[in-house]
Amino acid sequence: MPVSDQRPYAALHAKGEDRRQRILAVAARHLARHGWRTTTLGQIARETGLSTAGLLHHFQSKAQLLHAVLDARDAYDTARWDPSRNLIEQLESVAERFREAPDLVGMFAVLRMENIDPEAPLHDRFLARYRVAVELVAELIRRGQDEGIYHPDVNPALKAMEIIAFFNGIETSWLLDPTIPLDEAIREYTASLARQLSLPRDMS
Amino acid sequence: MPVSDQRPYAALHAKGEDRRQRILAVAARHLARHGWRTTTLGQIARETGLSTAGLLHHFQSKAQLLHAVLDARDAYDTARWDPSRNLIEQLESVAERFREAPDLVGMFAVLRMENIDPEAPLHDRFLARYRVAVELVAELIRRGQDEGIYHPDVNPALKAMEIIAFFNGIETSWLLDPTIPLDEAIREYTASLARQLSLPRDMS
DNA sequence: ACCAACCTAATGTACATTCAGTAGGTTGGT
DNA sequence: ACCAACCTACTGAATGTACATTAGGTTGGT
Repeated sequence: MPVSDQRPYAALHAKGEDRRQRILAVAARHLARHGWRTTTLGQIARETGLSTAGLLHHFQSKAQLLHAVLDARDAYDTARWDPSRNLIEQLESVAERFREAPDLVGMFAVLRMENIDPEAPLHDRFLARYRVAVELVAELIRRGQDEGIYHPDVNPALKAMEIIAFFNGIETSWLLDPTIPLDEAIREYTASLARQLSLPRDMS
Repeated sequence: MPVSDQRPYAALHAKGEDRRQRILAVAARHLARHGWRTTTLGQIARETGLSTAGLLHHFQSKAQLLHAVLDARDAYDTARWDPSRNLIEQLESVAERFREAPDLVGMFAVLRMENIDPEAPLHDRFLARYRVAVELVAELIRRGQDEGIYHPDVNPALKAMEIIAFFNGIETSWLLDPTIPLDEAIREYTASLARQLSLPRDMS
């Protein structure tokens, strides 16, 4: 059970649970735009139609609210992970996710940057997550190689790092400049990736 | 002349100028780790051996100090841009820069994230810089195509976006986890990039 | 009657910025 | 060589503001 579920009441009351969800959504949006430090409880509260104290009835502290939003993103990702898909299919679904839940996606990217310092409260959480992501992608590459459909010369760990880097990077670009052709950029990349992976490279 | 050069005195006094430079270096390191909001003038001042008020003698406000550090990074980048190099050479020099001035590089990435919001004070500066970077890379690709050494099928604008995304992304990964093999990852990427660009693609 | 769901009004803290002052250096006139 | 006027380079102590958090209530559903 995630830390953030330590609320003082059971979720029996529909109204409270509803409000809780609204708070989470508003918080995600604000965190995506302003990050953790700059976002104030007052802003989130006002936008949810509450006083600051009212908000703190649902989440005992700002820190706990943060964890709750992160747990929501984790849950979202877990729900959307389909192990039966291959690498390329998996990657192509990322673009959908960008559009489906831009706040959750953006929030994650912003908070990751805010927690780069080893002393930062969420540093370990983001570091662990990064490594899991790389390992997951590397594993998909290895699977393809074992099945004989991907080129064996590719270094799975290195290529996985590259893939994660591209997606984090294009995400950043898109957050900064939402007018860029996100879909095309992703398709272009996955296409050239598929080319690298699938065939013996006779050139160079 | 950059905004941040509007200091109240000419730079005739060596001691003051020296202190100024030290403040900038300390500030860059702090900004790279903690970002703008979380960094306090007190921290920078203490580490430079000054009181907060003493620091504000050199830079009239926190905002002006920020701009001064950014100007320093711009100057650094401009000094290192060599238009005679081709795309791949240019990209390979990025890794050097990571190691040569990690604080400046990291600071930039952190601040970019902090200014994703269109209302953020530095948003326009970072957006403009992003677009220039993409255009610069796209132009290098076009040049290679015109010279007949790069494959004409590659869409320069799209590929440039991808390249920028990869570098921003691998930078983020490296900041989060300095143990990753940065050089190898970059070499791996530039190598496969060179392969894509240089030869007719007969496969698929 | 009880408890979730709020509220208003403190409280305390962390900052950036301002203020008034001190010490030492530089400069131009004599 | 001297000195008055004016700098730069600071300092410690306010000042003001923006928050997070707490305390102590009220209300309405069950």
